[in-house]
Amino acid sequence: MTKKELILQVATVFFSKNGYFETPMSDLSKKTGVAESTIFYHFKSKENLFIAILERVKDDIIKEFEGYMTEKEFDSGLDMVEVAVSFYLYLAGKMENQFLLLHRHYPYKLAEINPVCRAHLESIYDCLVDIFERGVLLGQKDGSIGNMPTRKVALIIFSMVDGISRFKTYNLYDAGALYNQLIESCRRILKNDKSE
Amino acid sequence: MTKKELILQVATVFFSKNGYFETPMSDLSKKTGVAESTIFYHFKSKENLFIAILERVKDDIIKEFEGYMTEKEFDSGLDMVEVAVSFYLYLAGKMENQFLLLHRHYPYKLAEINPVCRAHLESIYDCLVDIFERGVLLGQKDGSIGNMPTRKVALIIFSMVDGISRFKTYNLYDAGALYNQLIESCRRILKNDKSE
DNA sequence: ATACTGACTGAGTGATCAGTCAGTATTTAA
DNA sequence: TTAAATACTGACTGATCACTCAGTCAGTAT
Repeated sequence: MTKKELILQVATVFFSKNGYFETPMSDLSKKTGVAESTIFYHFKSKENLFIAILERVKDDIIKEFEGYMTEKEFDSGLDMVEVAVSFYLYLAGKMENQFLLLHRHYPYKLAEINPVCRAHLESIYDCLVDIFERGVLLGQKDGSIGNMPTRKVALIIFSMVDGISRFKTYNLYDAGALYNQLIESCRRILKNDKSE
Repeated sequence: MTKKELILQVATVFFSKNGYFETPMSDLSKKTGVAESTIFYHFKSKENLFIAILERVKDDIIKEFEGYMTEKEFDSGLDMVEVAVSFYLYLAGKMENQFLLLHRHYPYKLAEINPVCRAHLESIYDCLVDIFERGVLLGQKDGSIGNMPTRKVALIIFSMVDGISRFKTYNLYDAGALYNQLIESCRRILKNDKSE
């Protein structure tokens, strides 16, 4: 592994676990065994290092999600939404550090002054909400989901799932124990009353 | 207003708007017009100042919520949950800074090593989720809400509402535009299918 | 052999940080 | 009036921060 790659990986863990301002460059230097000045050689500044990490987080999450959802086949639109919800929770566990980074406040603060950061964040959220929305649209066509504003209901499903995954991040409640109830709640929100 | 009170109010805004590590004590000194050492005289340390702020946030939120919910009368348990959801969104707007503070990562990080901090956070979340749960329980008695695990469904409603209010915090989406769909989603989640 | 390049480093630097402290003002109480 | 307690402050400190820079070194093209 190149030193640049090593720095990226170690910094991802530190920035997510401890936070951006709480991790001095000296910590990254110590943990990687790379000189502090080498980090600046590769990334120019601390903020730039963060952007590089965020870009990789974006690429990884989108690749994982799009990859899984496109190769899978679904019984119905409702099924697709349920699969997306499950996969979101699975991914939040598998890519714990990357999701933790997105659950912190710093990226959104930086996004206010750094357009590249803002673009990365928007890409991630657009990708995720789009997948839920595509499921809703499909479900409305095949009759498994009722007639309701697609984007709005996709956002609500997303905020519900993300909120549950946040419980785990913050050590507040056990997200796994809520899984069945979460899926049941999605079904109830999306159910098509008019058919049958 | 006493200087101690002034420090508390200014620090609340700075810690929520800019973050804990991003606000040096010198900024608080400048904004309040109080000497930096005076802040340490009253609060001993920066961390202690934060705890004092969090305690006030806890008291304010619980007072507002319990006060509003106990004096109000409800048509049904379902109505009570809907009122709680609406009031939560209203309060997140009215007490923007206090809620923003709770949407940051620092309190939860501090809670891992500071038991007083952890206790305050737990008080806040217990109070909020309890109110939703009381509504669900009431609804299950009066038949307006179906038979489902009360605590779990209360947590799901809470995570959904909190997620929506977070959209506003992060400038991602317009929370107000989702209000109607949110209430509708709550009704669908809680609906009693078996009656009538 | 020479010239050049990119990767890398140790030794700094000025700025900024939270916190201290000796001393001064103000209030309170006897 | 005075003594004690409380409120407050400016000047300081040592630690830590992100970042710089002159220079080393291995590889590579000419």
